[in-house]
Amino acid sequence: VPVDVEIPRARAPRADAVRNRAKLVRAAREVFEADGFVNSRITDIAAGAGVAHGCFYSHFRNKEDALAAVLDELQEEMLHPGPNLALTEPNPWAVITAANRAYLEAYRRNARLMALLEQLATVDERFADMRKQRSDAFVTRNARAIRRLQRSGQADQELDADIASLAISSMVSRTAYTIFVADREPADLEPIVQTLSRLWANALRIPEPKDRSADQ
Amino acid sequence: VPVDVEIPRARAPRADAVRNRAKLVRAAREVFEADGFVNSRITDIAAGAGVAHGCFYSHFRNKEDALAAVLDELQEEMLHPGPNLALTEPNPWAVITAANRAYLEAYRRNARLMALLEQLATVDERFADMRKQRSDAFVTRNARAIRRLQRSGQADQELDADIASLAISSMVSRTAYTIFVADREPADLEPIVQTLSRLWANALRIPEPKDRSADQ
Amino acid sequence: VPVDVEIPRARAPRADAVRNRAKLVRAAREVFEADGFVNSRITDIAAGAGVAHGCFYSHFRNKEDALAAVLDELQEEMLHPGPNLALTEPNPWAVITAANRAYLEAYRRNARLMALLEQLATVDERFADMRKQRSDAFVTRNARAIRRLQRSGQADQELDADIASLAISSMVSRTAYTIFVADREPADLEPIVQTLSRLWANALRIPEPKDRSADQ
Amino acid sequence: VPVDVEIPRARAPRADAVRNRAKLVRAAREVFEADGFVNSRITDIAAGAGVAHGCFYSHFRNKEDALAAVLDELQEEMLHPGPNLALTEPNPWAVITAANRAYLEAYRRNARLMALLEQLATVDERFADMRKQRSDAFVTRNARAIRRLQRSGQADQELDADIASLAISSMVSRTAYTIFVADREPADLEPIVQTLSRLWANALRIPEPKDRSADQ
DNA sequence: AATGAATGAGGTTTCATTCAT
DNA sequence: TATGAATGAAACCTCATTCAT
Repeated sequence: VPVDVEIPRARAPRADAVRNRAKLVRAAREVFEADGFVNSRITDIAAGAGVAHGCFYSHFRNKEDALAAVLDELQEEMLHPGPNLALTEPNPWAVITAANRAYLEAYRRNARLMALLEQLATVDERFADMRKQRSDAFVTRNARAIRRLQRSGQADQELDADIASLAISSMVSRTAYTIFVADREPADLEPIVQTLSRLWANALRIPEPKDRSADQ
Repeated sequence: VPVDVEIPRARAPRADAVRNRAKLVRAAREVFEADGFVNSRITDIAAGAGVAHGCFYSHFRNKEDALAAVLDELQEEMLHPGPNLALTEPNPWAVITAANRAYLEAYRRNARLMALLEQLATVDERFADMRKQRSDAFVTRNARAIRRLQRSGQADQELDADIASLAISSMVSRTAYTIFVADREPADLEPIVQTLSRLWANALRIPEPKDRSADQ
Repeated sequence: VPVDVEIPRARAPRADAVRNRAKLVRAAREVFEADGFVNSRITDIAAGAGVAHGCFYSHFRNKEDALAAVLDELQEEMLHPGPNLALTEPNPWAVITAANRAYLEAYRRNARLMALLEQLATVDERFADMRKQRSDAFVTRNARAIRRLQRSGQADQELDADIASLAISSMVSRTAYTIFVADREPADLEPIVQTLSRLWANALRIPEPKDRSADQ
Repeated sequence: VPVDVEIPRARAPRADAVRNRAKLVRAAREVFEADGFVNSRITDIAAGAGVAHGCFYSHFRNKEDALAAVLDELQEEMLHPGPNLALTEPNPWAVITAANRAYLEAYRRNARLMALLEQLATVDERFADMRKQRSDAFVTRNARAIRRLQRSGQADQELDADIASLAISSMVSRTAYTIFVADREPADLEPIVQTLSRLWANALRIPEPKDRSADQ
């Protein structure tokens, strides 16, 4: 009979330890966002958390470790929300528009974090891999959708579906990056949503629906 | 008899100075590509150029200065990657294809440096500005071209030309980045050129020419 | 029952920190005296104190800071070299003699440091200011005493008290400098004390007391 | 028969060499006065003279050499003028006042240079010696005068003439230094002349002349 | 666990002096 | 001689990490 064995943890962490760890993670996020990972200093993180130098090392081995903790806390925030309309909605233009709107809104909410991830990917292999996996999943899914549309005669059959998927993902994500991170212009989202969606549909030559109201 | 009057320039730089500066720029590029900007050491640059420590400081005030010199060389090539066909070539598809091919080839040649610039832009305001200026120039030029096509009825008139220009630039540059930097896959360029160009033309609804051979 | 309430101070500095700081100040003084400020090296100070490089920077921001600490110790001694007899001793000649003796003895003890301060004052604004403040305080105090004596008819009433005070201070301090720093002659102090005091009293025309034994 | 032999100089200096040397000396003086000898840089001297680095080394072996050249040019400026009244004027008060006035006026004219010499004396043995010799000559001469007055009953016979001479010289020179260099106050000289002279005469107990107009 | 002082490797920068042109 | 680039010794300072309290 299998028995539920309580895995003996060394000891319940002290209350102040828990508090300090939380303070350090919060401070680390702020410092990373402000200075970038590369230029951040452990000194600043400890100071921001209001604890001593050495305390940092009670919780993390080094800066990378702290970063991992920051990202752990942010997993949820990073997921794109947005309903999957692809299956229920027969009008591709509407699906595309809704997806783009959801993506841009999520990006705007997490702009600083996205900037951080972008930076990390250029600096640390580990995060480059992480980004690549997310991106690959996205691109692969879209490539499948494109092939489906090509088969049903609703998309330009001369396009290489994989490359096209990558290109269109790039278009949307890089535009979002430029607007929200590089420019920091808190512009009206809707024209951007409309333009990106129209370009996307045009690019694949997806036939325009009669009823334009469905786009919304 | 006309007389050649020498305009008194500040004085021609000495031959060895020119040589050393060139050697330093070359070495700097190599070191930056290998170690990244942050982890690079001036010592290594000087050693790579085969000159003394202080010689570096005869030519540059600091590492940022040296990087600027390296990037100056890059700028030229990436801003004007190919011949300007726009004026002589009546077929937009051919222009787009040629431009994309030239851009991708230039990107491939400078992939590691482009990655570096990308990284720096996320870390240092100064380089973010530099990238933004380059990008803005590109986007503005394309937006003008799009408006011209819209007026002559050769492009989708419902598109916002500025946003569309940004989006399409993003598509090309980010795709190049993914392929050459993130993936590092030295794939066959031609399918990518063709797909990007077709997506671009489609996206703007530029009418396809009768004679397809012109695309090449 | 009264309760001893501990006032929460910023936290007592650690014992080793106090010890190291003291060692650094002592070493700094030795190095400054031996090499002068300009030619001194932080490395040597740290080595002399038997601590690591960086430890210096835990206590001082830079060399100037360390010097300030060294001079703080000096200030105390040079400003209040002896007991204040002015209030208890009715005979001005005795007061003057005692003050001069105390000053010269203090100067002799700190001759090399005084030389250093002299040097720095000619080179660095900051130390010129420091010396000026010390000197001004001294001169102002003496000017007050001179006016008091003038009012009570015990000093030459035709003298400008401020200028006279400056002149007499200059006489004493510069004589000390010449003897202990420029000449480095470790002469018998007493004749100098007597002569300076007599000149001082004469200069102000302070009436000589009947009982000469009081001068000692 | 003695023959005048022309000592064969290597070659007459070129005209531009002479000019450059002069420019360098002038620039060196300016830099020394502005930055002090210790903090001055050869770079700045060459730049100030409008010549190249290396040109400095065509004329001087190092900074000390340049300083010697600066001082050579200034020998005349350094001499104290002032008529020697001691022999012709029977009234010591008048002699003292005239000497002090001449000294202070000369000091004021050469204040920056005096500051420079002061600084150099604290830094370089060579200049300390130079200053000491000048000072010693002065002090010795005054001591002789004091002894003469003591013998003729016109000065306090209890004073040590050598020490008194040093002290009084110190009083005057240091007061001048404070006023013209440390304070930089371009005050009215006359009260200072009067006060110093009165203190001086008082200090030695030189009997006041009946006719006060002779002081001027 | 928390503290913060101590450590020390390692980079940047300055500038007097040399030297090829 | 003049030029100014090249040299390289030498010093400063930072900051991740360790460790005694």
